[in-house]
Amino acid sequence: MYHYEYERPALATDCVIFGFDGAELKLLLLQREKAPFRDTWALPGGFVYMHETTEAAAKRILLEKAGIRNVFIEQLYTFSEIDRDPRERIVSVAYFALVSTTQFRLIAGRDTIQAGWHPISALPQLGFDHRNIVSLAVDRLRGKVRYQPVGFELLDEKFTLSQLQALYEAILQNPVDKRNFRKKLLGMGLLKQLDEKEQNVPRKAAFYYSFDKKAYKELTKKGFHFEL
Amino acid sequence: MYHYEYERPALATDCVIFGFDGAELKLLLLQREKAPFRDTWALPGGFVYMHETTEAAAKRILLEKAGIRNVFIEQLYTFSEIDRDPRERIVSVAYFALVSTTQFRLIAGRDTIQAGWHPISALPQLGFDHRNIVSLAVDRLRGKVRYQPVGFELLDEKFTLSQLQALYEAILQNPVDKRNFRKKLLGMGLLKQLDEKEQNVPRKAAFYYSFDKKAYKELTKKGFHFEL
DNA sequence: TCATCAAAGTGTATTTTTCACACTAAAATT
DNA sequence: AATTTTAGTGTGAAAAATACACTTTGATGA
Repeated sequence: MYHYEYERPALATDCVIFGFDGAELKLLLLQREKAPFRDTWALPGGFVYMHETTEAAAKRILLEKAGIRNVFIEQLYTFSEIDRDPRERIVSVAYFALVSTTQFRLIAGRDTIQAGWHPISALPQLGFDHRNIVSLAVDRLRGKVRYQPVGFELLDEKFTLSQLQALYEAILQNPVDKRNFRKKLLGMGLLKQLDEKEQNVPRKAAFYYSFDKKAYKELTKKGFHFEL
Repeated sequence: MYHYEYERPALATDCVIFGFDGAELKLLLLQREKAPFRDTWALPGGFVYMHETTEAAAKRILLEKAGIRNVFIEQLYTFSEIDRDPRERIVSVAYFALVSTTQFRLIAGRDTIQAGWHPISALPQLGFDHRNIVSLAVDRLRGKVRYQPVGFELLDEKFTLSQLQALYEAILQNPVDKRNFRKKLLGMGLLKQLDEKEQNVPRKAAFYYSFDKKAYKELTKKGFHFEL
């Protein structure tokens, strides 16, 4: 019958969690309480149990280690370099998640000194091969955001067009023309204008919008392709 | 110190190998000699050894099971459904490869009855969750081919513009205007026209071209983005 | 050798999309 | 009442995408 090697790599998952605070794209990192890489920042991660899929493991870790649940999550890449973990051979299936920073109060779970948001433009040193993982995740997000309406996952349920524009500018790292941006986005028919405006802002108050998932599904069925 | 579950999933890899015969997009499948799924067609696959990365394992399997070496290969996705293999828990890191069908004489490796190219429009029943894997690979190829010059990997070193066009039509499943296609492709400056034409064809002979990898790298550095 | 067949190769006009650009309106603050 | 700050809005020019048809060439076979 079948033969396989007696020894097996351990299987783990690491999560790249993106957030947006209105100005900058941020990453959720944990400061490690234990060796290896004690005191160093790293991605939330952990082993995949025998009875769960890698995606279930990633979701569990999001919750256990950062108190985050019910967010956009997608598989990123599987990292399998032999020495990526100094303890033993660990293959890691990395996921990335998109979160509204305002939506969760961060918790520091087991074995972590603190949890914190770090701007991707100024990350601390990271343990393991997490710099590589992050770098791939950022590339992927930059690519994805242009042809899939995932940016909304980083904002609150309701948002102004200016917030949305600031988000795209932060991710794509280049300025966007206000009028052209609004024309294109509104033209797609994916945004519902709400009967509600900003409150108590020292300027003209902007209307809130929300992303119309139903309309998106309908349009997609008809062959519509989102593209920024 | 660290604790992990005593039992670990086995780690394997499966390879989706695309080929193109001038008219249709094809998939390399192996007919299994042993249970489970005896006599059924399936993707070439195998376990990942303790001392090799998943990519190295995929390349080894390409060679051992199909006699294919030195081709374009890229990680596709990691499949981890609990029951995807009836024997035991096996997590599989899937890869996809692009091959010129004329370049290799297929071999049937250990435990396989035969190896064969199957048009993606008429695949046989597949074992395990390989139908899912293939389906994701096809989607990925369709997406990728539009914004990365990977199509060339499916053709011989030298090819005619008509062959290239036929390839894109086969992958994208829609007809392309000859003049516009040539205008765009040649305009990119990625194709070198060779001093050589087709021989013994019962019609006007077409020039051969080759993909200019060096030019592509140069252009990419300057911010060029391939897009069909 | 002449006619036939099949695909190679080539340019222009139209439509669509993208891009650049500047002022008035509204809400809070002083 | 004046100031500050961002919201909201349209047009014209440039670039890109699309639609479209005939002549050339090489082998085949009558």
